[in-house]
Amino acid sequence: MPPPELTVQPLDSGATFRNQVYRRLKQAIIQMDIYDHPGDVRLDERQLSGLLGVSRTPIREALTLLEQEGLVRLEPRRGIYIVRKTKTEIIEMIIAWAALESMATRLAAERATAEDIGTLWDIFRSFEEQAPSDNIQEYSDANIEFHKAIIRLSRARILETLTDNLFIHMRAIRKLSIRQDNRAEQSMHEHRDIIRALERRDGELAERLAREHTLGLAAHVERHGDFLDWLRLAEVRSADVKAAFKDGLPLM
Amino acid sequence: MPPPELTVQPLDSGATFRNQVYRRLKQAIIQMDIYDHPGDVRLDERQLSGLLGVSRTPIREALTLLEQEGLVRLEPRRGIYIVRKTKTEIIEMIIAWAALESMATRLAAERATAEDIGTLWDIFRSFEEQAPSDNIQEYSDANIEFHKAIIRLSRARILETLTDNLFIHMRAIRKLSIRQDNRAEQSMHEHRDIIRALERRDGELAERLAREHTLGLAAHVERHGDFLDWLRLAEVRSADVKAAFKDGLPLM
DNA sequence: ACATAGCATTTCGTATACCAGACACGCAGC
DNA sequence: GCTGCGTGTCTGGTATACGAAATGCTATGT
Repeated sequence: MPPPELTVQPLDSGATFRNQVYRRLKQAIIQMDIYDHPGDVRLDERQLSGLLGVSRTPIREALTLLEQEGLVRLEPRRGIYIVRKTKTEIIEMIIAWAALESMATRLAAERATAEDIGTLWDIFRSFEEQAPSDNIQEYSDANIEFHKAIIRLSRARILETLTDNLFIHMRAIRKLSIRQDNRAEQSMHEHRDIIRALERRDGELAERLAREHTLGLAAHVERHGDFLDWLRLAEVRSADVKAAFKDGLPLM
Repeated sequence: MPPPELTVQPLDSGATFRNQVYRRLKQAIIQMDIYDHPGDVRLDERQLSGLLGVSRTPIREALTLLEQEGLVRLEPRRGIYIVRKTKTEIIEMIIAWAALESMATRLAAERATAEDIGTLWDIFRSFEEQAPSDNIQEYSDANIEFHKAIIRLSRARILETLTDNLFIHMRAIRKLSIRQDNRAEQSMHEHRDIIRALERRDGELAERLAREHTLGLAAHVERHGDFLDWLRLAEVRSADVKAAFKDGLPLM
């Protein structure tokens, strides 16, 4: 009989102020949905310092991290601004995502257990129940969750890390509702086909389907994502943007 | 006659101490070839502070960046260590690289001009002249340069950024010489085929070739990259490692 | 009224001082 | 000889103070 394994927690490590601030700010930035409001959003170190109850030092280090992730932009002696990605950047990110996820899907076809693949069906069903028209937020989250699940099955940490960073910025197109031309339904069918290919262990096919699925989104944004660049113009009045949205702008 | 354009430099922006330190340290870490020496390499904030002539603050911020890039590891109240990637991590990185580059190659087939593709031949030729056995360093650099060139042709900045970060860590396997089983020659043939596919604008084929080429490297490391994990054990004496290298260890 | 020079303010960048955890060493007790 | 405890030192984490650049305001002169 082997001796009982003693596994202990790493204790805290990582609970430093810097990391706490980093997580908080990241979450806050993601939640605040900058893409709903035109005009630049500016952060103030001192204000944050008072707000979070820590000195500027850990805050600056956290902001340094967020800058590298592309969430904020530090302009010396000018201010710290939350970054808004351009349409082109978003499309490039989706393309990179497509590359990484299709590779992950190929790996998943080799490595995932049958049980693992079963969990995809669970996610798929819960996804199916969502009415995409209302609750875009939850629909989008569930969608991302599905993709994350597949990538997890690849058992390649790097792919997870890299795509996670990309997914963060996908909040920009969350509003690209599926209403338009049955994108929701088609998307669902494609998800289903991918799972089936995985079940058949057809890595080649699964990879191709995953790539085409995500590249499809890229093309969709290419066609209907112009609003992303409008928002960059601070001159645009909020009302104008809202009107444009009401016109039934697409999305994901 | 149009008025003379007045274009001024952004002046300094980015010349902050933090960024300078960041670049210096990054360069230093990459150059020092940690994979040649077993045992952990530790950095000392105060020492660096004296060495570079700036205070600890910008140094810490630079180190924060390097940590996120995976070059160093900050252990609270323990020390700062240069990170050595494990064999598994290296392989995962190569896989991610394969994913991104194959996608880039597909894009290049659509977007690159004939002239652009011509430059690939230039790189290819200068690469061909290198004797891989001696001068592993330069051979490896030229190899990376070729891949970077292709990715550049995709005109997708994100792909460049992401792969650049991955390439940094490829220095770990630089020593995996090509001597073994004609890898150098085969690699060259594959490069040539990729360029030809690009010339024919066969994106599908170019993508596949690029992927298989790089995944081939991953498989190669899988077979011959065990030394990467040996190095992590500080107990291993340097002499032992060097002996192992002399045995004709593979690489890239 | 308007342009401008000077000053005050704001904001980030950097330096410095202090804090607390982790380790190493040495001594005491068994 | 081993174990446990305590102290001193080293190290990174945090707070605070200072500095310089950019901006905005105001007063002044025309």
